[in-house]
Amino acid sequence: MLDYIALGMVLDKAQTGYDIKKEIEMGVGNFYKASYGSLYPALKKLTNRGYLSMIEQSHGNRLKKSYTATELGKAAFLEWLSSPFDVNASSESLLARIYFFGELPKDTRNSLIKEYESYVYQILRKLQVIEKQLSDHIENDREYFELSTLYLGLQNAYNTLRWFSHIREGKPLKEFIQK
Amino acid sequence: MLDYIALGMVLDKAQTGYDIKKEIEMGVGNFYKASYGSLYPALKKLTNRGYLSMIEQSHGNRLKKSYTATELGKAAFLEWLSSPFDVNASSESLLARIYFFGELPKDTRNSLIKEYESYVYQILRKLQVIEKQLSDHIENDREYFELSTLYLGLQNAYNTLRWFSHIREGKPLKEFIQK
DNA sequence: GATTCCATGTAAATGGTTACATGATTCT
DNA sequence: AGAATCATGTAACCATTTACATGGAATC
Repeated sequence: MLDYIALGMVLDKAQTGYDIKKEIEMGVGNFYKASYGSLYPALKKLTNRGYLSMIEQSHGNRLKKSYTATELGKAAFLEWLSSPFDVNASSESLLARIYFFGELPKDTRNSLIKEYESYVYQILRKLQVIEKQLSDHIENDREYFELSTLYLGLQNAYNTLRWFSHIREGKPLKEFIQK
Repeated sequence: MLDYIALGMVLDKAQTGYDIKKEIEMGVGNFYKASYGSLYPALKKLTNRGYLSMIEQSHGNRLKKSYTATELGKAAFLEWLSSPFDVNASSESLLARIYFFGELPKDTRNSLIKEYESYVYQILRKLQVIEKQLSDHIENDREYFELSTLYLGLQNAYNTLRWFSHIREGKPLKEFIQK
């Protein structure tokens, strides 16, 4: 996933590995972390394979490597971004894709969001089934806390569904928050 | 983390690897997945190190290995469960611990939950700072979708805080859900 | 002058997944 | 009879973290 996130962050501007790390923290850092130990080798690999172009500069006495996506890199990125929903994908990779959805035409991204929605809806129904099986006989603390994480999952599923329809309709983001 | 989850699931009852996998799916499957490729070697390792005891049985013609936590295993589990909050811990490991919080005395778990709360509160404030920096100049789709994931993170943080105080006070779980 | 930030990287270890391999039992 | 479920495990692979290693530039 790091490969695509890095690509997405140098689509239109050249950045150093250090810059990219910063932007990852600010942007997707909420749900995805990258260390230098994974980032620098990834940038090297992507450059070797022709997905990134690299320019080495000497700012003062210091060496700096700036990366930009090549046409090949952009194409690979957009293919990843618009590829159909994969059941085995992590929720982090879904969120990472949505982070970059501004790069996709409205109809493409909206039909992808609808795929995501129906998937989260399936998850929600599975959680509801488990909840029905277990919620009626909470007899001790152990059972209470075991079930508690299920309820957080249920609430997160409801929120995610609300969020999907919110962003699909392009509603103002501030209106999404419900305290 | 798998080690501790497996231990927690055989604290009071003997289970096979297959059973444990099932219980992981039903219980913490919401936020944590384990494959046999990680589970079976983990059970073997925990047995070799004395954290689990194993009984091999022949049910009909089929071999079955049932695992239970030893006293050593229980002690290690409880130490993990009650260990002070670690900033570098993933949210999954926090949730996994809470799943088993019924095993802890009320005051221990409540002070741990309060630690978790203040940590999530810090995350919330960080997200709010980023939001303030970025929310006023959404000029195109790219910026809209980039920010959208931040708002989901904000909403999740609010929910998690509400959830913490909910379970700390032992309120009925059904009352937690806000659609 | 010290601290923080900018900047790059490697090596070893960790913690898994995926695919493969096997076969009995139970349900329909 | 066939499908689904129960049941165990290995080997190769993968992505990533952690710790290490270095040093210049800017700020206080």
